[in-house]
Amino acid sequence: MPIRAAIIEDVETVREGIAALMERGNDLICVAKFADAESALQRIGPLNADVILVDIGLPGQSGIDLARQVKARIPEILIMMLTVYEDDERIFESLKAGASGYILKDTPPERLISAIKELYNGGSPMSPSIARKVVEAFQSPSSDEQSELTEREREILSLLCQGYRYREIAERLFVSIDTVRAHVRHVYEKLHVNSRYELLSRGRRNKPA
Amino acid sequence: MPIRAAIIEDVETVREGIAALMERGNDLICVAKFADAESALQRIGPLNADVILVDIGLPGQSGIDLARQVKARIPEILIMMLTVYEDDERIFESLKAGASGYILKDTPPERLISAIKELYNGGSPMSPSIARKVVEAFQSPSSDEQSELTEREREILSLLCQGYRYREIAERLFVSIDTVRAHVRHVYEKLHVNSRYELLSRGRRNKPA
DNA sequence: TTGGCAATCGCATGATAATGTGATTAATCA
DNA sequence: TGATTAATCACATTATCATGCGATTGCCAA
Repeated sequence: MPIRAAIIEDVETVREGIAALMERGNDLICVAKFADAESALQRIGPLNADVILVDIGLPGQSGIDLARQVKARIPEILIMMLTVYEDDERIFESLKAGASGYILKDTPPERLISAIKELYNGGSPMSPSIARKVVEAFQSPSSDEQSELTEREREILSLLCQGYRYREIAERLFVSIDTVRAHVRHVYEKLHVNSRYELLSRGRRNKPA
Repeated sequence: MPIRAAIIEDVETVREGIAALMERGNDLICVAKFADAESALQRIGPLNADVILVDIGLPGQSGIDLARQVKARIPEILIMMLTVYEDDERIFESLKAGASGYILKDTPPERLISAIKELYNGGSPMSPSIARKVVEAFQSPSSDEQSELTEREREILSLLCQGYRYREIAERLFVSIDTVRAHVRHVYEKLHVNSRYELLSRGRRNKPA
C-alpha cells in the first residue's frame, strides 16, 4: 500500500535525509538507496520500486542516462529528477529520457514528499521555474525581431506556425484571404524569410534533421 | 502590490465565486470579470491585468482564440486556462496560443488561488493530469521509421527539414526536380505524413515548437 | 533468369503559396 | 493639415507543392 521509492544520490547526507523524510509518514517507504548509477541499474530490478528519485550529477554515469536505461528496462516505473540543474539541456534531456517529474533541490521537504505522492497519483510535479520552461517550449520563441511585428502580424505568425492554411486563417480571423496574404508578406519581410518552411526551419539550415 | 487578475467565464456563479475567492486575501484583486471573449478583448487593454483566467468554452469566440489575441496584444500578460476540458487538442492548442497555466475546474479553491500566485511568481501551474500529458509530449516512442529510409531519402529529408525548396534541393544534389518529388513522395509514405508541414511537426502535433 | 528495389526522369493536373501592383479607411503624430 | 502606418481588400500572375501515372536502368538475391 505505501509508495515504494528508491533514491539515487551520491551525497550521503542528502540521500539519508530524504530517506528519513519518507519514513516519517506511513504512505512512503524507501526500498533502496544508491550512491551511483551503476549499482542502481544493477540492483533496481527486483525491488519493485514504484518511484525513483534520481540525481543528475552522479559519479560515473549521469542520472539522465540512468533514467533512460531504467525506463527502458521497467517502462512503468515513475522517475523524478531531483537536482540542482536548471538548464534547458538537462531539463529536456531528462524528460526525453523518461522522467515524469523534475524537482530542484532547494524545494522544501514537505513539497518534496507531496511531489512524490503527486507523481504516484498521475501527476508530473515540477518546480515552478521548470514548469514554465516546459510550457514555453510549446510557444513560438519571442525573438527581438518579433517585437517589430504588429499585433495582427503576431496573430498571423502564430497561426502560420501551427500549420493553418491561408483560407483557414482567414476564416478564423474573419478577414479575407487577401488580407492574410498581405499580413504574411509583412511577416516574411520583417523576419527575413521567403516561405513558411523557412520560417519553421529558422536556425535549422546547416544542421542535421 | 496585489496581483491584478481578470476572469473570463460565462457561468456567472463560477465567475463571481472566483472573484470572491480572490478578494478574500489581500494579495489578489479582481480588476475585471467578463462573460465572453469579445468584450474581454475590447476592454482588457487599459486594465493593466497581470494575470487572466480564461475559460475555453465561451459563447461566441473560444477562450483559446482569445488567449492568442490577448497574448499578441499584450505579450507580457500571464494567461491561465481554467476549464473542464482535458483533451490533448485543447491542452496543446492553449499552450501554443500562449497560456502559461492550465487548471481544471474541479481543482479545490485554495489550490486555484495558490496557482495564480505561482503563475505570477514565474511558475506554470497545471492540474496533475495535465502536467503528465505535457511532460509525456516530450517522450515519443522512439520512431524507427527513419531507419527504413534509403540513404538518398535521408538526404532529401534533411534538406526538406532545413526549409529548402524542391528546386534548391535538385540543384544541390544535381538531379532533376522530378527526382526530388519522387523521393519526397517516398519519404512522406514511409513516415506517414502528407505535407512538409506535417513532416516538420512530425510526432509534434502535441509537441514543442 | 526473374523479380524487387533504388535511383532517376517525365508529363499532367489541381491546390496552395508567394509575389506584383494597386487601392481605401482610420488612427496617430508632428 | 499632411504624412505615416496599420488593417483591410482586390486582381493578376507566377511559383511551388503534392499527387497520379508512367517509364528506364542497374544492382542484387532467390
